[in-house]
Amino acid sequence: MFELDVRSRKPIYEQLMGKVKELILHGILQADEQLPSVRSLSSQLTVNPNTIQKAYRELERDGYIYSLQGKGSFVAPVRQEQNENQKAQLRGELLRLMAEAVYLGFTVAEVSALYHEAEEQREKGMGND
Amino acid sequence: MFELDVRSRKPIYEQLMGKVKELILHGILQADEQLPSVRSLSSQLTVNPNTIQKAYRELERDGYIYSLQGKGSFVAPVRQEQNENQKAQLRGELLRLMAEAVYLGFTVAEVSALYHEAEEQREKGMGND
DNA sequence: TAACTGTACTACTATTTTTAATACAGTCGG
DNA sequence: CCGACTGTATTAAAAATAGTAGTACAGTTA
Repeated sequence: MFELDVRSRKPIYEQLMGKVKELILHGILQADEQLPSVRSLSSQLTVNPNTIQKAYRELERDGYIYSLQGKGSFVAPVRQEQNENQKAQLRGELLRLMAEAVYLGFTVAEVSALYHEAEEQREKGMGND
Repeated sequence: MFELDVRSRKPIYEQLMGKVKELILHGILQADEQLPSVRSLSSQLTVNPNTIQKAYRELERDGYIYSLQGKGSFVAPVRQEQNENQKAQLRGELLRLMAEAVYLGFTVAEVSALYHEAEEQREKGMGND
């Protein structure tokens, strides 16, 4: 399900977070869908269970998944009301990148195009049920 | 000129990179303007010269400044033709954040508003000559 | 030549990441 | 209730990476 590069300078748990997050953002993994267990992923990727757990713990802290003891880890549904923290943080990151975009000569149209590109990728992903 | 927080968990050289980059992006530091020398900044901030140099080296790698041995370090002008690498990389980062924005329910209008916010901050900075 | 500039190299220290070995606790099917 | 699965916590150690320091070298300019 996931493929990692053990010789990358990026930590394994960060790589895993990225992969999971990407699948969620793109709609491949859907709300309340169950993720591989800590131990199964651990043996499948031949990394220590603690490394998997660290990735899952941080994904949970960031609001992308939730874990139930004894049951498993699942994709968190988007709570329009609650995730103001996530939105505020993303707004900050976006503003920083926008300053860079303006500096490098991106137009607002180009930026909007990127938004729509992301939108389409998501719709495509959600189609495969 | 720069103020750093030595007790931050963020490395000093990254903090410095951020400060310099911000001043450049916001138009406070302009093209070909000379930056403080490695050693003067080093003594001013009471950090090792290598730390400053590391920040400068990475800023140069990223295309934000250029250094001439024996002369100094300067703000790199934006070369519309040449910096396709920078633009391509930024496009990738933006696309990734856009996926997150779409997921969290940002509209294209909100995203555009952030672009214009960055634009205004820049104009404000360039006014102070 | 003197005093400035950036650069390179090596080495030590600190921090982060990963692994390991256990142990505990909740869920579920037979 | 038992066995096999889930997640969680703790402690320790090893390994890898990152950060900093000290020193020496090299180009520029007045």
